[in-house]
Amino acid sequence: MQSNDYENCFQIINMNNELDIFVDYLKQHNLRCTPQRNLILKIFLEMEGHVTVEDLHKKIRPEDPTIGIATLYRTMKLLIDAGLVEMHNFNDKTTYERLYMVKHHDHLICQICNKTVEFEHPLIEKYQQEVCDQHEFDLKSHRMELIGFCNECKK
Amino acid sequence: MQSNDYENCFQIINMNNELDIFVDYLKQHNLRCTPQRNLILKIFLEMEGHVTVEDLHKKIRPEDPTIGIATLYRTMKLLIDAGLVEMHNFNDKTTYERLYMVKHHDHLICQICNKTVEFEHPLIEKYQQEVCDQHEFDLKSHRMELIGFCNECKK
DNA sequence: TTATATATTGAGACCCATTATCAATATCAA
DNA sequence: TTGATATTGATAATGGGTCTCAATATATAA
Ligand SMILES: [Mn+2]
Ligand SMILES: [Mn+2]
Ligand SMILES: [Zn+2]
Ligand SMILES: [Zn+2]
Repeated sequence: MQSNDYENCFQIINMNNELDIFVDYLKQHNLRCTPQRNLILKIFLEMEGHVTVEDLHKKIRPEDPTIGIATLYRTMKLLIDAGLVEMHNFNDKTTYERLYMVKHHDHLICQICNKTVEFEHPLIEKYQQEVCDQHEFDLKSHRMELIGFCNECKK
Repeated sequence: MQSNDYENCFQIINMNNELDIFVDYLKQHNLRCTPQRNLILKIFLEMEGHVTVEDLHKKIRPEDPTIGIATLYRTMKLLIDAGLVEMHNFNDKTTYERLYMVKHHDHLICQICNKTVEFEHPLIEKYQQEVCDQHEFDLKSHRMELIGFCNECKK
């Protein structure tokens, strides 16, 4: 075990929640830890599911009415880069979803009522990797959305 | 075989190319067959792969410099509704791709150079249907994009 | 602590793909 | 040919997202 292994070890032990990871990410990239960034992450983590910037802005205003919309966009981008958040674009609407420590899943999307159902299918994931291997692609992420009518709307 | 089966049969026989389908779609929806719409479809079909509105506009100008950009957007939407075209949104760029009489495929997308590789995997398609069946979803379409580094860019 | 370099912020201007408006024109069925 | 109505292109408007910039906050070294 070499010195940077010790460091990695130390990091892993302490990286048991999103705030730690975010702070660590900021440090590693020579970015600064600010109350705005912390607050945005805190509020975001209190929200469930697929969150729009507008949702987030509304929820944050009571705690800090001065926070600017640009800072929201900037911070969400950082959270994505830090691997904590993923961005969706269902039905032409941008939403953000917690990613870290949450089981990966894909989405069924109803094109009538916009309801989404989350699922995961290990074999699909496996074959996705196979396809990438065949094409010598280094798979980093994927997007899979199954679009149709939900059980309510298909009636 | 009942009378509407005859009709269906008749339609299928005559729907052997995109123009016929488009004309039929227009008729069925009380929309009008115009030179602009026909030209847009014709030029689009002459183009390969993933086409942007800008590409299409450039290619059309020589044949009809008066055609408006709004008509392009409007017509592409009709072609999608007619089932002839599908819209993509890779790397935040909107493109259109021929759909009818072309084998279905999904995409590998390089996030460095934007190269796309087309593939299809019958088992993935099968499991997608299974997932939908389990959730009583009526699957109409899907989007699957595998994102990463292509063989060139991963070096 | 203080000083310094530099990263961050919020306001508002800006961008740009797409859509809405509207008066003139084209289509099509009668 | 006519008349109802769908379509068109020019252009204005929309809206999510980004950029700019001067004021401020943070981190680090002394
Ligand atoms: Mn989800
Ligand atoms: Mn393709
Ligand atoms: Zn539904
Ligand atoms: Zn590449």
